[in-house]
Amino acid sequence: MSNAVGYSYLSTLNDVQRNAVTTIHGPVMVIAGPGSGKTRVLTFRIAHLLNSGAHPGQVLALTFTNKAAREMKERIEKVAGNDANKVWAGTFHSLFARILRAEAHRIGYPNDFTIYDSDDTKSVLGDIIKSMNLDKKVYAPGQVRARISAAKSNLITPKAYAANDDLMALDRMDRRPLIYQIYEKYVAKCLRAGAMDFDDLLLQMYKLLYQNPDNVREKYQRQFKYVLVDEFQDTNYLQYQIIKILTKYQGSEENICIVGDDAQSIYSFRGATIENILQFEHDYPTVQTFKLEQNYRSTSFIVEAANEVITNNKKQIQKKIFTEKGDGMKIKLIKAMTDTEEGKRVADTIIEQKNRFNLSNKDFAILYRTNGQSRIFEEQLRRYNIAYRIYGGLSFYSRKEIKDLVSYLRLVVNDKDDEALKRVINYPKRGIGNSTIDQIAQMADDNEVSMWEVLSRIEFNSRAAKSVGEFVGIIKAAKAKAMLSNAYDAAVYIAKASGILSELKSDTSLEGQGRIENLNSLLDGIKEFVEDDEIAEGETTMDKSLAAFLQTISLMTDQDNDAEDQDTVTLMSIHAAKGLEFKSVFVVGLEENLFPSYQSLITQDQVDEERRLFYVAITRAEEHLTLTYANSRYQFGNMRFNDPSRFIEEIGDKNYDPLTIMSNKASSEIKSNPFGEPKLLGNFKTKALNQPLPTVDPATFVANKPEEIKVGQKVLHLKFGLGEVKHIDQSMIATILFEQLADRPEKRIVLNYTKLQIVE
DNA sequence: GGGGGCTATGGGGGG
DNA sequence: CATAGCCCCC
Repeated sequence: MSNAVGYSYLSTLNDVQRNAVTTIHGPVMVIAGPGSGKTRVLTFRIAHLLNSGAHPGQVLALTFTNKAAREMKERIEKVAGNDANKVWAGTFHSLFARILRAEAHRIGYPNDFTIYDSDDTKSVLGDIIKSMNLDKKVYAPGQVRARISAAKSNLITPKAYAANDDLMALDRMDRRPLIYQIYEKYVAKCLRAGAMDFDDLLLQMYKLLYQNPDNVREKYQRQFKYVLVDEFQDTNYLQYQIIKILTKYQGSEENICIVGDDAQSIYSFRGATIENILQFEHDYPTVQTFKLEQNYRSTSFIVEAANEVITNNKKQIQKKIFTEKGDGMKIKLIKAMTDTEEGKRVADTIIEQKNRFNLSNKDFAILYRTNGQSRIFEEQLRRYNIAYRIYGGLSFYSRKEIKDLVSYLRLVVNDKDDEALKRVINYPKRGIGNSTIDQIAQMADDNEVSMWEVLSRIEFNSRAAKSVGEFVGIIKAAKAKAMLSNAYDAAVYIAKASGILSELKSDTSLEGQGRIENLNSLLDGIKEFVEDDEIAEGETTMDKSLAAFLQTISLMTDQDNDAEDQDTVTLMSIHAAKGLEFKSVFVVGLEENLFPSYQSLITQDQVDEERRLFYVAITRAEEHLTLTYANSRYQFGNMRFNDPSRFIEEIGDKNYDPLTIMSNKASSEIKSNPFGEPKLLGNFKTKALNQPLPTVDPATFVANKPEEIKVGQKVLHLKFGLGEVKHIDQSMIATILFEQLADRPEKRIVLNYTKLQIVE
């Protein structure tokens, strides 16, 4: 083994960093504060492994986000050159998906399995819940999904779930005692559809290694001699078990390096557990630990603020982050009356800072708690002609027109994919309605086959028979085409043959044109994929099939495309911003019920996690940090008043720009709610305070017949209160002015559907 | 049985 | 504000 000191890149590291990089034998744990050079340590470590004789294909580097993976790959390339793209660096989900695409047949799945996204999952669960005649309100698919996801993340099978007293008691308390049955049916249905959800990418990987068909476990244990895990604090139990199988076995060198920071643990909602860090020291007793405490990113007031905030969390690994970058600027606080004003003031401040500090757009980030907050900032930035880019939110691949074509592609690749089939069987409209679809689904269920099998085998007598035949023909032709050509040619064929293209072209509206553009950029993306000539490690042929393409896109979320080097302001959720840094950062929407989120206010643990999220947010800033909040904002369609976030106080006055405190923080002590009513505590059903719900007593309410309603009458509506009928058109649609509705008093009411009581 | 239009409902973060 | 569900009409 070569002597590390000879490598020039090592001289750019501090002592602790260097030790973390050069300790390449045995388990290593790096506790890395924000801005402490964590990514440098990881990438230099990989470079160092390669320089010390490791083959790039032996290195497995696991991250959580595509962004982090991409950045890591780029940086490895800088240090290690071309070998970089042979390193197995990527997200847990994408790397495991890649392995499963080679191995899934060993555990009963097709190698061309479909990846179900959360919409698919919810739709499957919805069907199951319906078929069991359960109430969709009680068994909300989203919540059922969360329970199942948690079970999978903790390696609890449906059987084990049913046998687990705690889980069952909890479900009984929630009046959802049958979740275990839904879970069981869901697993069976996915298997039958040849589909894996996001949790399955981990779970089936675990199964593959655990059940060890054809000694596949040894194969990967041997291959991945060096394992690195980024953001280890965000791993869940299942992920940790997989890591353990890969690195802890008879004769293992246990060359595993985990990097993490307990203070930045922000993913417990998807099962991440801080226990893993504690357990790690127990499972790998020879572990060598390195603490990176020097922050190279931010100036002093920012670092101090972060330190102060985090002391409010009792449970944490002791460390003191420090910086030598000087005091820098104090933190600004902006109080706005409304969410619109908040957007405007942020845009103003960006312009001001650009001029004063000679910054460009790309130096700025606006970070928010929920993606829904982005709209207002977009509008304001557009007004000032400031280029921006939004990450996350409704991603490209979740647009309707994209999902439609992708569903066709999915069905062509895997005809057992019932979710895809249901989406496209009657799109574009070809006369196959719900009852026919229900019938097919029922038959498929009864015979435990896929819907496609029902379609392609059974003659239909119904009116829809001809249309069904047509549909089957389209898909069969497309399947044949896909066998013979690459993904791009196949996709173009399907876009035409399915009728999607002509359907979209017939819509000449502005949105319609946008949809065609989107569809074209999907096709461009496929073309790019086909023409990309980079070959991944472990693959002997270039896989340009539709199946390969579908797999890559199903794991993408943010617009992962190009535009990296453009000069744009970044708008993203705080979760998405983890690991990134900007000269000037705005953390916006600092209000109780928003940040911390109203859903987090129930337990201390959840508030603590929100606080860690805040910690992550403010430590993204290098030189300028601005916190903003609004007295009132539109939330869920209503004006809401929230108090300033508790986090604002926790930073400590000495870190604030005193001018901004005087004008903002002090005045915020005046209660923001002009009505003096109790503040909204996390119940989104509560109506806005300046617009109290009209009270109509249902007990005394007597509805009149629709034909009795006449123009000019005063009428009562159960929800909207008192109104005056302004107009009734031929189709019995009445325009009624409801005096108690402040924002949009005029409503168009279909008389036949609505109960109205004539008052005078 | 299928299509269109209205209303009611629910609403976090990400792979 | 988007989607699901419902109702009427064809």
